[in-house]
Amino acid sequence: MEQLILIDGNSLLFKAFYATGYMGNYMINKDGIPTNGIFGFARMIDRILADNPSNYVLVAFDYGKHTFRNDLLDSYKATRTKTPDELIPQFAMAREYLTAHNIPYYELEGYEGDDIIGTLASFGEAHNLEVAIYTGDKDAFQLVSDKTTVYRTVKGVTGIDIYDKAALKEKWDIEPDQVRDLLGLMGDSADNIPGIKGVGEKTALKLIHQYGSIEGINEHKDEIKGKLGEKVRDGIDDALMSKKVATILRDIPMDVTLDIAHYDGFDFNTLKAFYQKYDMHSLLKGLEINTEQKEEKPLTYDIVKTLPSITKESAVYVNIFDENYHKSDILGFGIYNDEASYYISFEDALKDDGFLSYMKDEKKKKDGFAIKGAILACKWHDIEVKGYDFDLSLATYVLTPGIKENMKDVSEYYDYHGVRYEEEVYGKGAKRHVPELDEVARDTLEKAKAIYELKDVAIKKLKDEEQYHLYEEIEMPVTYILADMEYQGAKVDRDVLISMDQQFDQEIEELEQEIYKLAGEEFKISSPKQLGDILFEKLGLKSGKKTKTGYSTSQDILEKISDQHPIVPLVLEYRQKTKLSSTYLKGLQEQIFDDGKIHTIYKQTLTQTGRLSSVDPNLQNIPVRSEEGKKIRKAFVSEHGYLVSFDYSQIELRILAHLAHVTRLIEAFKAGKDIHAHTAALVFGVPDEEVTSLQRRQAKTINFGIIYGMSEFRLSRQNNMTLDEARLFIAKYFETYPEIKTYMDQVVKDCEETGYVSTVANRKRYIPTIHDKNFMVREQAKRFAMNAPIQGSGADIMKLAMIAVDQAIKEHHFKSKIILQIHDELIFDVYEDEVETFMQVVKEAMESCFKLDVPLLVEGNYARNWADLK
DNA sequence: ATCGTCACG
DNA sequence: ACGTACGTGACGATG
Repeated sequence: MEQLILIDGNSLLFKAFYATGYMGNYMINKDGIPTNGIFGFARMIDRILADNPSNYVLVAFDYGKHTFRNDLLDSYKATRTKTPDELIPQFAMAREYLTAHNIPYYELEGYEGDDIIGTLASFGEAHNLEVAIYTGDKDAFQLVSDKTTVYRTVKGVTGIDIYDKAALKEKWDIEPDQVRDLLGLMGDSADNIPGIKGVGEKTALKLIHQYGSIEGINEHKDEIKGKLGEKVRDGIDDALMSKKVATILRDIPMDVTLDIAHYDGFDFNTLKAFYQKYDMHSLLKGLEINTEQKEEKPLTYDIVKTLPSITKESAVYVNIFDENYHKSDILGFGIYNDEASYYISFEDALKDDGFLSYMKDEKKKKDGFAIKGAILACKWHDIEVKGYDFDLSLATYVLTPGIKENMKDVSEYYDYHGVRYEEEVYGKGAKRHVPELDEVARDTLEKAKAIYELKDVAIKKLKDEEQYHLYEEIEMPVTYILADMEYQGAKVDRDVLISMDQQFDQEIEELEQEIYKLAGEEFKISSPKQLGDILFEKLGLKSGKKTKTGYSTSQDILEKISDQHPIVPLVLEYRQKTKLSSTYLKGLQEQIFDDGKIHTIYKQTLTQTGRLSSVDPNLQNIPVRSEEGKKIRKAFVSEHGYLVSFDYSQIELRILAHLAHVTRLIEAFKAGKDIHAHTAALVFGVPDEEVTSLQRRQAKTINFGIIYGMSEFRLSRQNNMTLDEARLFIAKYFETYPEIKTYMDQVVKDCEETGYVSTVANRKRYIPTIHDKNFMVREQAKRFAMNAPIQGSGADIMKLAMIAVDQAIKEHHFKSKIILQIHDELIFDVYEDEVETFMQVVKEAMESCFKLDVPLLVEGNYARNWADLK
């Protein structure tokens, strides 16, 4: 269906003005003309048109001070503060902008923009158009219908709320027509419409739900009891009149034809001249980038055996076949810029000196996607790569960490459609295969082209969002450091794993037999279903049944019933041993490369918070908590002397203290106190040295819980308290650290307004479900909002630490290397003769890489293997 | 492919 | 009145 876009010019301009000109900081162009309102206005309209290509667009303005509404209500808009002097000239500029953009606008003496929009919306609906109304006022909600949607700007010019019939139903449970009744009852202080005194949104909705309309209320006004009845009877005439004032006219005297809204695009140079005249450089740049992108060229490419000379910065896409780039074949390479487009197969590339020297030439700048994998895949095949200075995958992850890692979804984020999903080209699962040469070449060049086309858009967006620093100064350097760590690898003593494994297999076998004996039959112990049947049916143990599919047999359930039957502790032991055996003893052995090392892959664009994750294998979850599991760490040994570890002490609590300005926490950290014991002392009102170990444990639980947004329920369970005790405990905790409550409330509020939360390095996490209608989903969103700035800032600081340490290692010419990162801990392989200075230098680098209001404390150790660290 | 479970920070 | 802590990855069982 064709779309008719109707925009409330006055409303948008006012919003834009106040959103960008707060506290008197007006943007001024070189002639001293304030341009902040028009800037936001233009940005918004550019955005609307970019998102909704349509041939029918019209901007409506108010005209004249006097309308029929003033006749109905003398005081209409009487309390409005005078339009600021800085805004007045911008009304004319708005019209000038629209003219330069070829966008039609309309105004009519004696009517407001709303009435023009109402009239055109009716016309559009009658002509079977889909109507989209953009405004900042809620009056327009009355125009919503099956064909008409209202897009309301919120939070200045960046956010938009969508209102259709379902949204009105959900928000207020009313029909569009009843919006007038709602406004009539509530009144509107901005327009000085009285409504009924003492009736706000909640009461108004109650009345509407009961009587349908103001007229309906009028008929039944004598039935309404109590104080509300009095208010209604006093105010009903005002309400009836207010409703008329709030009613948007839908048939004002204007010659309506589709022609008056006809829009068929803008002339590049005219619009450019306008932006230049008013010094709107960022809009100009956006215009240039967008127009360039629209003239998308069809993809052509040459399949070559030797690479011709490349003179310009180019996108270089390395087509890696397997997920694991440490072991993968490379199919070929795509090199693309606006005058070159080549595919060269891996076999040809290896023989081509021109290609090889191009790849290792640092001065030949290259743009890529997931360059860590590209560089390492090449390195394993003895192809040296230098000169990558842009990574579309990393850039997009910084902009929106929720993005999937594949290139199709990334390019769709920028509305670029020239890339296909991996499985469309190569198939998935068992059907995965290498298609014919031309198909591989096409896929490779599609991707190279996308990188090339999207680079500038991504960089501009990063700058607009003030995230360029995070991308360029943090994520990019880290990607190179990770590449080194992965290639370096972690040395493993296979014999340790083998001998442990043999012992475990024997113990598991014995446990199995004992369990069968106690159960009276053989069954698959590792099947939760079969185990559940045995424990809870056959043996009749008491269950806290949980899962959808049957009984829960999870650890915490089994621990609760472990004294009910001797089989239960055996099952727990069996679980632990089989877990250690299958995941670590056997699993890790399969991952050892011929060089005797494990080369993990750090995913840098996966988590929602900015942390890394480690796969193939995961070296961030090697056992440590149980003594038995910890022995696995004996297999991780130093290659050149010692393993050294440094970990941040209490980094997340320190970050919380900093972000929330928690005076007493900050003091405690500065004084180097045991933070959990000190918290217990404050909460329980005893001197530090009299805190019992139970009190300390309870304080520790809440200190951690607070970081996750823990509930009273969870705390009571965790600490074996009643719910009331937990409530009291939390209340005392917030009394002790009052700033934490203020901070958490503020974070949630900010998230509700902006849709995201951010970290110390301006990493953002978007949480759209903060407005979800489902209570549970919304509560979860709040916990995300409270946790993400803390966990994410921790991730930021660790990345800065890695950069600082890397720098220090280079400056001191250490031969030692970073091997592993485990969220708040770094592990190094250190040469024997370097250990002493290394320990000092790294500690200093990690503690000084970021300044918080509390000190960062780093604890270091060294040993011959990982188990003996700490 | 999905679930339940359990390893880590 | 709804359910109950944040972020991950890997394994075996099962459909």
